[in-house]
Amino acid sequence: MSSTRAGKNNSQPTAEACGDSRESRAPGRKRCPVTHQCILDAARELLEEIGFAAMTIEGIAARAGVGKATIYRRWPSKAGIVMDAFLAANCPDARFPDTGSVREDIRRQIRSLVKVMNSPSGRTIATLIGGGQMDEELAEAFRSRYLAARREEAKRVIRRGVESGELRADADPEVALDALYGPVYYRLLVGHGSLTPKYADALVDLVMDGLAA
Amino acid sequence: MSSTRAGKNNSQPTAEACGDSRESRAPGRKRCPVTHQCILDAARELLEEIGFAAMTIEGIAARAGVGKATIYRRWPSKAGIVMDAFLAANCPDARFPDTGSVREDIRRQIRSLVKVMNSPSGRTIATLIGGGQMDEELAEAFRSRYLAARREEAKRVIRRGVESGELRADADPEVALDALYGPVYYRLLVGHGSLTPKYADALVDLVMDGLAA
Amino acid sequence: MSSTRAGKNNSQPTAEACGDSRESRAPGRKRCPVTHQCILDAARELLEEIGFAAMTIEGIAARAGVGKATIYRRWPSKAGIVMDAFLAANCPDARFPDTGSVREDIRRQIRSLVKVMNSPSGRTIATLIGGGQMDEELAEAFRSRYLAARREEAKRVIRRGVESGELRADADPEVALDALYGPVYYRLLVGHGSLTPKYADALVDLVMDGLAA
Amino acid sequence: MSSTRAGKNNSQPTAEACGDSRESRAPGRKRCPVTHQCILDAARELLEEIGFAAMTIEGIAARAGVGKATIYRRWPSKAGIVMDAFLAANCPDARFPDTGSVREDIRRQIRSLVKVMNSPSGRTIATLIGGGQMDEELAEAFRSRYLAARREEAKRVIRRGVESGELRADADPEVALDALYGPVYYRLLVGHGSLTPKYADALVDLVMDGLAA
DNA sequence: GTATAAACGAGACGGTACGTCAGGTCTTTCT
DNA sequence: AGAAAGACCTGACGTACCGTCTCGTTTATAC
Repeated sequence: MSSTRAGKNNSQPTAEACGDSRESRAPGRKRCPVTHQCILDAARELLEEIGFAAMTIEGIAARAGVGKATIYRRWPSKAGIVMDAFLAANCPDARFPDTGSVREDIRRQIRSLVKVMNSPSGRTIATLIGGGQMDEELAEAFRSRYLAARREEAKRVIRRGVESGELRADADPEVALDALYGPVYYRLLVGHGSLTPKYADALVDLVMDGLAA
Repeated sequence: MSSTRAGKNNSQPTAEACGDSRESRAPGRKRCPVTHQCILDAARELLEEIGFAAMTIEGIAARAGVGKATIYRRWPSKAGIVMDAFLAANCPDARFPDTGSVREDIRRQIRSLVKVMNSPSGRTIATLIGGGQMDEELAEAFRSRYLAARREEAKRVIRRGVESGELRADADPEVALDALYGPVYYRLLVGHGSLTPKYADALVDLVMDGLAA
Repeated sequence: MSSTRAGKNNSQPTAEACGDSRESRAPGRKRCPVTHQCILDAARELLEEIGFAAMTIEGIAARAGVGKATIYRRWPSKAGIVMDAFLAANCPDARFPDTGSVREDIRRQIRSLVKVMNSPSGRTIATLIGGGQMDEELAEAFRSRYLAARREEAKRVIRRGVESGELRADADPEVALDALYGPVYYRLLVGHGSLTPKYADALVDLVMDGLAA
Repeated sequence: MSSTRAGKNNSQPTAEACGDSRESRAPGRKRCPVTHQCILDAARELLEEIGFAAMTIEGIAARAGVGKATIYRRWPSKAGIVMDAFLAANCPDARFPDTGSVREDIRRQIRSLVKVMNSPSGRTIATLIGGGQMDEELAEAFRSRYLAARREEAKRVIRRGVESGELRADADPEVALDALYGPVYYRLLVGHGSLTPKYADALVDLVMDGLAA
């Protein structure tokens, strides 16, 4: 439990710069960034340990050593906290390789995705999508704050393949992406089969054959 | 609200045959099948109206006009009730056409699936898979009681295509199925794009091109 | 802490008669009288220990080993519980002596009242009247369930004195009672002077002189 | 609502005299007397509107347009504020008449007291005494800052009656005062009867008969 | 028939968590 | 240094459900 705090919050952030434009600024105590991080840490830990549904605000507050009201002041819903916690821990990622062969780039990307899906992060993603079924706010946050950038990056790769003539000219990138990613998420969420590198390869071969010029 | 009951349960099950082997049989009142149906109806309605997570056993009991204990006596968990309710309403389905062309059979099937996914049943399926992320029991029930038969049927079609030479001999039916169904479930669950007949066609064309001999 | 309970409530009240008229009876489990008593005991203890204002429903529930909802199901307010608790512990009381002399009867009664007011019961009464300033429900309960019977009894004594000629014929019993009891409650509540037997005697002498024929 | 302030406290005390001797003086901003009055006004209004128990420091601060800390800096407890607020509004009072007849002086005084008790001030007094049951500080403040002077004045009248021979020589002023005031406070606090001029007269007659020489 | 036994609607029960509110303290910025 | 604003931890509020447990009644065999 890395984020347990002693009790009293004597953090005193020691004058973090806050390069503020010289326009008054509202009075009042600032929100403590240490507290913020403690809450996110607690949320992430609980998400991995017991899952989205079993988490409680009370539990997050207790583990973070924080009052419930402090959480409610900062986030409107459990989904919000969890999304922030997930993103804070999973941002640095998504870089596509560029080997010259689009098929090879994508194979490596899907293999890497499969590996992530088998890690705790994968369970978290599944939990977030699951939670999104009853919480449109969470679903939207997941799409716009996690998925969008990754899809954009992947679409660029598909377009690169089309331009280089490696992929057929009439390929629809949206459909192509779904054909590649959809099956991985499908197995992640439904659990009817395992996510192995072999599966990644077979999937990529099948879809890329369909996409090839 | 079709299942609302007057209050008192005056069902008197009218001697349902139950062709049982003539070996003693325990005494005591039998479980009323009308009650059973009322609970399933109430559960299905609530599932569509407010979703799996927001449902409560208490709410189901109230709407069904039934005591909570009656529900706990019959099902061990919310997941169980909901799965039974879903299956009772969605069994008659899954028949594949047989047009002579496997690609055409599959196109029709995926189009039909897309249509289902856009109906309330689609939301229910999404809700069930979503609930399955925090309830392995529900996930397992969904796989074995809903999905398995459908995948088996679809696999038969793929194999038929392989045998007829329409599809390449080394095609892995499991991967093929995921490539076809995965993207549809992906869009259903993540909601980043709409499920249209056009999408179904583009998807089937892409995957079947990859599968073609 | 006399009322602490082991945990599970296995009381089973053993079929108390309930000589009920034969008119249906509401369904459902009956409210456990043991639980009832535990709550009252806890409330009375807390009232004496920390006072009405500092008491919390949560605290009562915890000490009684009872869920909060159980309390809210039975009483609408803290005042109600406390009043019931007070009455359950303080009912057997109020008997006036009958020495032949009304003045002597009253002296003994006021002396006895003064003694009560110096005991924990006195503090409880003060707390109840104090609480009644912000809770009309509590005030009304105190008047009708505690005070009324005592005043009625005392009024009877005054009337007896009038009839016997010991007291003047035009004495208003209500005013007489207030003149006797008011000062005692005044000191109890305001605390500007002590409540001693000597004070009781002086008070009774003064008022009875005013009342004498 | 006379004391509501726009929000920002732009009072700028306009050089209140503060005839201070020019001897050093502590540094820093002076406590704004306007702020002080705003808080007392807010407290008094709330006391009359919702009573002592329902009042909150937060509510007083909000209505006064003042920070909570400003209140905590000046008063140690809710009781303190309320007492100050009450006294600020109710000081000018207590003058006894002098008609030559002590009985008549007292009758007028009790009649006047009864009238006050029927006004909002009466409810406030009841509230203060009620609050004093759980807050000895408040009780003590009420006795020393409100009651003491009034009792002193009344005692003087009693003594005057003794000296003039109108009252019996062995009358104990403390008991006499309680016999006169006690019943009024009793009805005020318990509410079992109304406080009318007629009641005042009957009470004074009864007690003064007991006190008469 | 008459036990015996289970199912049933109702609802009490000890709990846990909800989201809100106020308490009293502390920090920040402005005056 | 005082004041307004507001973050912060604490803890109680009253409500909603949880899953279990009586209640008294209604059906069913089994003796």
